[in-house]
Amino acid sequence: MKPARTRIAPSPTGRFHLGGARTALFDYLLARKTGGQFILRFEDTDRKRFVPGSEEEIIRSLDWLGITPDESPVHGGKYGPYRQTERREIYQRYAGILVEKGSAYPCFCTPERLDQMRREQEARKVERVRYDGLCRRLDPEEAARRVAAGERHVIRFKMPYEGTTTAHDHLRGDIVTENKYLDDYVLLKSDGLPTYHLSAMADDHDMEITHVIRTAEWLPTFPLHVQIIRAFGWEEPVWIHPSIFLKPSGKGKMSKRDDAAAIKDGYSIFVDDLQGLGYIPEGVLNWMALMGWGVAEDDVMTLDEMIARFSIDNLTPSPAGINFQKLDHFNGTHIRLLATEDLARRLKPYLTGAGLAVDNDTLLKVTPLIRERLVTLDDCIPFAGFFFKDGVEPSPEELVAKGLDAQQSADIAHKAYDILASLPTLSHQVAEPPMREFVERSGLSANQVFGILRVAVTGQKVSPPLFESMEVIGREKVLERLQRAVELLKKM
RNA sequence: GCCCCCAUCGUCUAGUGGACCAGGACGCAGCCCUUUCAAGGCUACGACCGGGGUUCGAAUCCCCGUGGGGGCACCA
Repeated sequence: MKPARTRIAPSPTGRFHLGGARTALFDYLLARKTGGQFILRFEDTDRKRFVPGSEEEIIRSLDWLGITPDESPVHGGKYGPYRQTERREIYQRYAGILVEKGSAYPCFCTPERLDQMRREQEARKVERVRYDGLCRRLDPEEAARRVAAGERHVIRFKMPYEGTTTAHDHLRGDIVTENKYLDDYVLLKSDGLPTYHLSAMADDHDMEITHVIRTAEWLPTFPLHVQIIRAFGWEEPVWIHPSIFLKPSGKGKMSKRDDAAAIKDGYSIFVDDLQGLGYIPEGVLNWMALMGWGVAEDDVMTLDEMIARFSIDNLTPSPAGINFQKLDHFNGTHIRLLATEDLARRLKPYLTGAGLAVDNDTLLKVTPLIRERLVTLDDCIPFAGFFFKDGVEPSPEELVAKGLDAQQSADIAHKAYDILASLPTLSHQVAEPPMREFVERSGLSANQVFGILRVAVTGQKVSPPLFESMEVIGREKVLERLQRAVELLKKM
C-alpha cells in the first residue's frame, strides 16, 4: 500500500473526547502502517465557539496517548499553516474559482430573510426546507458588481436541483442521495471565513490527504463534499466513516451529562482526565481500538502490535456503546505487562501526590507485590500506602480474628511476636515456615492467624501477600507493630 | 416531519453462500488455586430483530417492516 497521509481535524471548541481520540488512533495506525504521515489541523473558523486552551488540550492528549502527529501547528510541516484561520486567503481564492466556474454564487440574503423563508416553508410543510434560490437567479454581472461595491454576502454552492449524487465510503459502499434533498450550502461566510464544507475539502486537497477518516455524523453532507471536490476537478480521497460512540447502555449518543455521571464512578470520556484517574495510554488505546475495529482473537495489543495488524478493511460501520468495565480490564492487563521499573516510575506520582514519602528502593520492592492487584495506577495508594508510612493504626475490632475473642487474638499475636523475634531476619523464606508450623500447632486456620498479623502489620484487612510485605517493611517495624497490636487487643 | 446510516450473546466483536447445532473478549455465575484482595486456570449462561424472497443450501445476497443512531446553521 502507498504511504497514506491522514489527518485529524478537530475544532478547538471544547474538550477532546474519546471519539476524537479513536479517530486519531485509526489515522495514526493507517499512517504508520503504510509509512505515511499523520497530520493535526485545527478547524478554527468558528470564532464564536472558540474555546481558549482546547488546542493545547488536544495536543496534550495526543502526546499522552503516544500518537503524536507528524505535522501540526506546533510540530510544523511542509503543508502549513495547519490552522485554518491562517489560511483565510486560500479559501477566498478557492471560493472565487468556484464562482467563476459557475458552481457557486454570491448570496446577499440577510439572516432575517433566511429565517423568515424557513418559517414560511415550514408552515407550508415542504418536503425539505432549503434555500429558495433568490440570489442564485441573480445576473452574475450584477452580483459581481454588488460584491465589488462591498455589499455583505456569502458564497453558496450551486447544488443541482435534480439527479442524484453517488458517494463511495470504504465501509459502507456507494451512498446514493437525491440532490433535491441537498441544499445550496454556504461555503464562505460573510466574515470571509469558510465553512467546514469548503475549508476541509480545500485543505485535504492541498495537504494531499489520501484517506479521510471521520465519524458518521458527516454522512448527510457527504454528497455535498464529493460534489465540491468534483466541481474543482480534484481527486477524491478514500472516505471512511466509522460510527459515533454511544453511551454505555448502547442507547443514545454519549453526552456531557453522561460524563458527569461517569466521573463520579471514576471514569471520563475526556482523554485529558484519564491520566488523573489512573489509566495508562496502553490500556486506553487498546480499549478504544476495539470499538470499531473487529479483531477476531488475541485482542490484547500494544501500539506496535496494532500497527502491525491494522487494516481499514477490518473497520466496522455499526455504532458502538462504550463500556468502561472493559477499559478497566485492558488497563489492568497492560499494567501487568509493564516491566517493574517502568511500573514503579509510573506509580510514584500517585503515591507522592497522596502525600506519601516514597523512596525508590522500597517502591521497587513493593511494585511486584501489587502489580496484579492494580486496575488503575492510583489503586496503589490503598494497596501500598502503608509501606511508606512510619506507623499504622489498625482498628482493634479488625485485629480480632474471626471466631476468636480479643484475648485469644492477643495471645496469638504475642506468640507470633516471639517466633518472629527469634528469627535473624524476616525475609519471607525465613519467616514463613515457622509461622506455618505455628498455625499447625495452634489448631487455628491460616486465615485466622495470618489475618491478625496482616491487620497488625499493614493496618488493613486487605493487603499484598503478608510475608513479602513484612520483608519489605523490615524486622524492626514489624515487631514494633505487632507489639502495639498486642497492647491494643489487651485493652479491649 | 424529511433525509441518511446501522442491525450476531447485556456490551465490543469474528463471520464476506456450504468448514457455524455461530468463534473470541468484557461482564456475570460456579469450581480450582489460595494467608486477605487480586492475578491465573477450568466450566457454565448467553446472540444471527421480524417477515417475505433468491438459492440445492443463507448469519452471510435482495425487498419490506421494526428497532437504534445520526443529520436537517453564515457549527464543525
